Amino acid sequence: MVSRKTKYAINALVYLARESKDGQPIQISCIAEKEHIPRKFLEAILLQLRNAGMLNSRKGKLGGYSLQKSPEEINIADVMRLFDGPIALLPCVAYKYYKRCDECVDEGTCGIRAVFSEVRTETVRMLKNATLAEVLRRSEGLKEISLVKTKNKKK
Amino acid sequence: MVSRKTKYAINALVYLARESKDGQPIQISCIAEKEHIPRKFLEAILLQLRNAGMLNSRKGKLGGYSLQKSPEEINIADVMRLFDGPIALLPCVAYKYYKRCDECVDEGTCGIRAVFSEVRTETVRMLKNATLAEVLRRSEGLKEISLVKTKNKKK
DNA sequence: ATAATTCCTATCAATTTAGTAGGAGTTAAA
DNA sequence: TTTAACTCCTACTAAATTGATAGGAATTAT
Repeated sequence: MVSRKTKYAINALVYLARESKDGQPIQISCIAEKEHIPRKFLEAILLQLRNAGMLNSRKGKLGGYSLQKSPEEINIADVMRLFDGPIALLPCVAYKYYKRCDECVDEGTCGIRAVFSEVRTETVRMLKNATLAEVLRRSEGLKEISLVKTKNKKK
Repeated sequence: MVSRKTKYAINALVYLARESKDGQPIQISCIAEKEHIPRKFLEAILLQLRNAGMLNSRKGKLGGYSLQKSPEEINIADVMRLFDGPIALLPCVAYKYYKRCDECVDEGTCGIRAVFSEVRTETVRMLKNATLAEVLRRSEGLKEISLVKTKNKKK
């Protein structure tokens, strides 16, 4: 499972991608309220996203956060890695956090490893494609579908 | 990441599938030694696998564990669910452990959910296909490849 | 009987998670 | 130039989870 931190981070980023088209900074407390995230907790999360180069911040009155990169350039894989570490389910198939399995006898002929390697490759591919822009597109698509459904019900 | 418990469980099951063709029980201490798993810890793991219907046990002298189902019928997805719970990365896309996201406004139009739903579907598909028999087949395949490689090196 | 095994309950230390608290530093505007 | 509204930063904490260990009861082949 993804941690709450990661989930909050993704929600905050999607919120920023949707609400701040002009690049105007949006305040922590605003995001916290709209996305139901504890304010102080979100504070730390946004700071980390800024330090990772995904967000810009402006201090002082009228300060806040805005996207540093375009919504096409920010993807869920990177956010997950930032907060939860490796996406791989075994250390020995991780890409950016590789570590040998302590108890493993021969990594090269490990059938379990082969399975988890495939899972990792596919998962990373999907999560890399899941940019903020893509998430918004999907959300729009789903809204249309639900609109059609309610229309049909009224008939 | 998968827990150590799950990793140990998979290794123990693969060991049993490979070494106990005749269905003769194999002792905890034997598996523990060969697979580098703390004995007492493995004890609890095997018990849980038995209670889940994957293993048979025989008590007393010459007792031990054997597979209850065929290696084609035991898959990694089920083992992971047994020890680590849901395979899904978000509670709201879990199949056997579904739970609404506390902070979610509208599940039906959530773009994030759509992404993680796809990831879950693909992951479960791969892990369901990863039966003990399949893991052994892959392992054999890898052994052949590494044999060819060493042959070529010698030339 | 006894030796070797599984079965079962309880306990524990370390780590991770999901926050909270308090205040220093910065900036726009009155 | 004061002040209100922000971000930035460090430290702390309670609860849950993980990865075990300890000790002995129950069972079975010899």
